[in-house]
Amino acid sequence: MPAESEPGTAAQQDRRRRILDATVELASEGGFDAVQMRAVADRASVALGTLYRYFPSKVHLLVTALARELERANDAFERKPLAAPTAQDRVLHVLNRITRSLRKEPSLTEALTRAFMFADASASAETRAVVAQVHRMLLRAMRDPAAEAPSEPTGEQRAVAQVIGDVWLATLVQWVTGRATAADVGRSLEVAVGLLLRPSADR
Amino acid sequence: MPAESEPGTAAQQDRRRRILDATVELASEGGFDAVQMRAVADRASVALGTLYRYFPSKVHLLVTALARELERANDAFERKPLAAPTAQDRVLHVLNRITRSLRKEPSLTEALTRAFMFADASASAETRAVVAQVHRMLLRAMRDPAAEAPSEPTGEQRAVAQVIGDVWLATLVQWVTGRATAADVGRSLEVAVGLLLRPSADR
DNA sequence: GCATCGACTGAAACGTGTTCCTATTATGCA
DNA sequence: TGCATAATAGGAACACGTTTCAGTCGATGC
Repeated sequence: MPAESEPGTAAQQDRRRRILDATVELASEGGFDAVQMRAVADRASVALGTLYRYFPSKVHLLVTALARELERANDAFERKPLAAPTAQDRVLHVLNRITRSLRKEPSLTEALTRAFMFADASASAETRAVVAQVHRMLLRAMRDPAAEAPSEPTGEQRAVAQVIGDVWLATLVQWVTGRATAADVGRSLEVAVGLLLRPSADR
Repeated sequence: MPAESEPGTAAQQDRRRRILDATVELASEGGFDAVQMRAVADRASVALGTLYRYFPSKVHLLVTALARELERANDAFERKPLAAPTAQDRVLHVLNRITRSLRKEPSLTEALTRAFMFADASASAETRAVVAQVHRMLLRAMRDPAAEAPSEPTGEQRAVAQVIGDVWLATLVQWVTGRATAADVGRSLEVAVGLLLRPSADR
């Protein structure tokens, strides 16, 4: 019995993958404005109506693509151990890695970030998936990798992860909107992490 | 000699005010989607082309309206002293007041917040004005009102104000997008302020 | 008073997100 | 295999943000 969680036939899964791939390609090339629904449909070899059957709006489409990208990044992260001794160092390491890859793809970052920020309540399922991936990433970095059993995060850890995630998104918006440079993003995150994760207690 | 900083003739200033008033009215009634450029022009008794002469896009228009609302709120705040003994209490007091008024106008909040978050680099002057108002509000609350000379904020104070502002915007987005309730917004802010402004030192 | 110049009006037109409709194709079932 | 149903293709149509333009109005200088 196949334990696949993916719904639909193989052809449908392939259409969905093609659509998301086309979305990321167009976003990488020209940012939010270049992700035009007709262009996505064309590049994915799918009719416009079919695109709307799979994703009910441009925002749903882009936020879903963001969730998929974060999921991939998380899976890649989890294959490597985090060696740094303190939670602060580990969190900063992870954040710096992500920031570096965002800097390499500014148009893609702009497209995905603006879609996430513009999403309304109808896309809350998709935005929640994105937030869940961010928390997964941060909580893993905060957890002590030396501990044997991966314990449940404490309430304070969750709160700190939430705040760091908020700061991350806010600074990302500042970068995308031209109010801060990529270097500023890194600095802001370091400041926030420094304020929130004092190295004294490895909380 | 008039030291007016407002540019343009009286008629132009009046048109500009009518446009922003119409924007806030429509936003209060139906949120972001109800702020349609033709509707704004009609209600402000102005031609569509004139509206675009004053504000080059819907986002510019809404973010400018947000800056004006925040400016008004700040002016009102500054007429009352902040009596609470600690910076933490004063900041939470101010944030709670704002949150309460946002809760009373959910459609307006949705419209202004989404516009701010969706703004691209071409509106960075307008978004910067909004950020400046938020920082002004937070730094005033963090400052010790008992001190005689209103001293310049320290670097750490600025950093903390920045982080709190980031968290505020991020939680606002969560509320607007239906991922959190208004009560959650208050709680998140309390947690963040608690983490960032320990009552021990009145920093 | 009159000419000039910039701002405003009213309306048409365009681009892109979104919806809708019909013909065609794929899929599962008797 | 043949049929019923759903999914897809192709494309027209609509809504709203945005642009453009010809004509009108009002202030300013002569």
